[in-house]
Amino acid sequence: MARGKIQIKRIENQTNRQVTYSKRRNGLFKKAHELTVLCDARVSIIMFSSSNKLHEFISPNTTTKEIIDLYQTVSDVDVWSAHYERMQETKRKLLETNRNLRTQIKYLFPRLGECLDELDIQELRSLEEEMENTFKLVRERKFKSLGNQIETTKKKNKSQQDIQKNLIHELELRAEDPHYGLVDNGGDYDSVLGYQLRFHQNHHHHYPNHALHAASASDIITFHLLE
Amino acid sequence: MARGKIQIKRIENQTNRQVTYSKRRNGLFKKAHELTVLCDARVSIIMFSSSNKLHEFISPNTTTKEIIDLYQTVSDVDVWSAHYERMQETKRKLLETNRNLRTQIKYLFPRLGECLDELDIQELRSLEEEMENTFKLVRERKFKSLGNQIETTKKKNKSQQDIQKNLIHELELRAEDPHYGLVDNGGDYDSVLGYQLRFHQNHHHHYPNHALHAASASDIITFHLLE
DNA sequence: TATACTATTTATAAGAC
DNA sequence: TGTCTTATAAATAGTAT
Repeated sequence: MARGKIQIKRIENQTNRQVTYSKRRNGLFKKAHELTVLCDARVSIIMFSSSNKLHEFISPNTTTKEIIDLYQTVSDVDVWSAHYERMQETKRKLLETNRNLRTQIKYLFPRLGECLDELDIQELRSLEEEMENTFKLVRERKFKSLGNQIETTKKKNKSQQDIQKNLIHELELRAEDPHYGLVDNGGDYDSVLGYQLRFHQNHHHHYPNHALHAASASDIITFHLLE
Repeated sequence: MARGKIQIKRIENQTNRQVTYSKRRNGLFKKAHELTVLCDARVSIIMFSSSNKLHEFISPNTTTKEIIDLYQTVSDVDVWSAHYERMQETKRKLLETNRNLRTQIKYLFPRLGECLDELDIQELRSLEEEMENTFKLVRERKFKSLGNQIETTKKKNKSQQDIQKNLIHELELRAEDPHYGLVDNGGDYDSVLGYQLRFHQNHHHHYPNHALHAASASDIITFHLLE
């Protein structure tokens, strides 16, 4: 019997405290479970007794890991372990290094003029050659990109030719058979759809591939030179 | 008033569910707080409502991070693995980018380190200028050449489109006038052809744009390298 | 949303087993 | 540790504000 108002303060008696912990823990978990079911919520309870015993509750439709995962995503609270923080630091350093390298690339070229005071003719020639190679690389990449453009246009040409052939074929069929494609509505519609579908798939097969190809080529360039 | 036994099953009424969630959440947190104080325990509650709103309770004498850290230590659940793996992947990618950038620098200026001290500023400047001019020339010539190719293909495209239009016009005329050349086809195929044409033009509008976009991206790269 | 009211249902403290 | 019991404190569903 709960005789008298319960005071919310630490239960000094070790045994009573332990018993109350056990009872109230069950009560808490029960409440949590009811909340889960009644309100379609996900609840995670992690608790440690004064003697550091672990007890946990987790809603049946999820896992503690999931909840914690979500928790760190949603909240701004830093729940990471030291390990993770170290990784964050590593990531930060790598990003900084990358930034520095990019800055170097940007500024190395202009600085050539300032730094190369004592280059003799031989070294100059080899440097020239190497720079030419570099230019070639850039040029080739660009050529590849433009080549893709041409390829795409050519493919488009090809497809247009196909359409033309179909149109001509259409005309020919009508010329041969005046009833072709006319009266029967039911069957007609199906064939129309069928044709449209094929047509559509055809396009899907050709253009996106090339578009993607061109895009990935330029992506590579962007990645290497600009990123 | 709690009229009748409460059924522990999902409250279908959206409003009631929300209200109950709010009330019971407070109740749960209150219980958790009482448990904390009465039994000298540490409690962490993380919960998400059905609308994915986050609510949490944490005992005053600790932090959620501490509880989760302890939880992972005591239980065998590796709470961090997913994030750890994500971080590893990020790190791997950054390192790769890093490598690429370094390679780039080495490739672009392989002899820079060797020649740095012996370069003549005059020679270098003229060299630089010359190389820039040369590269510009090549680039322009190449671009012009490729541009011609594209133009030619586009013209071919255009003329093919004209032919197509004529063919379609042909079909339309026959559709409108049964006595024109052939027989009435009921109009069904006209719409089909109309659709095909629109469809095709649609493609015309989209993919070449992407290709051009890719090309201009590589132009930007060239610009950066030369500047 | 939250807060107040109130008839009921629940939780639970203390004790006994 | 649980698990009854039981008197009493708390929680809360439905409602209104």
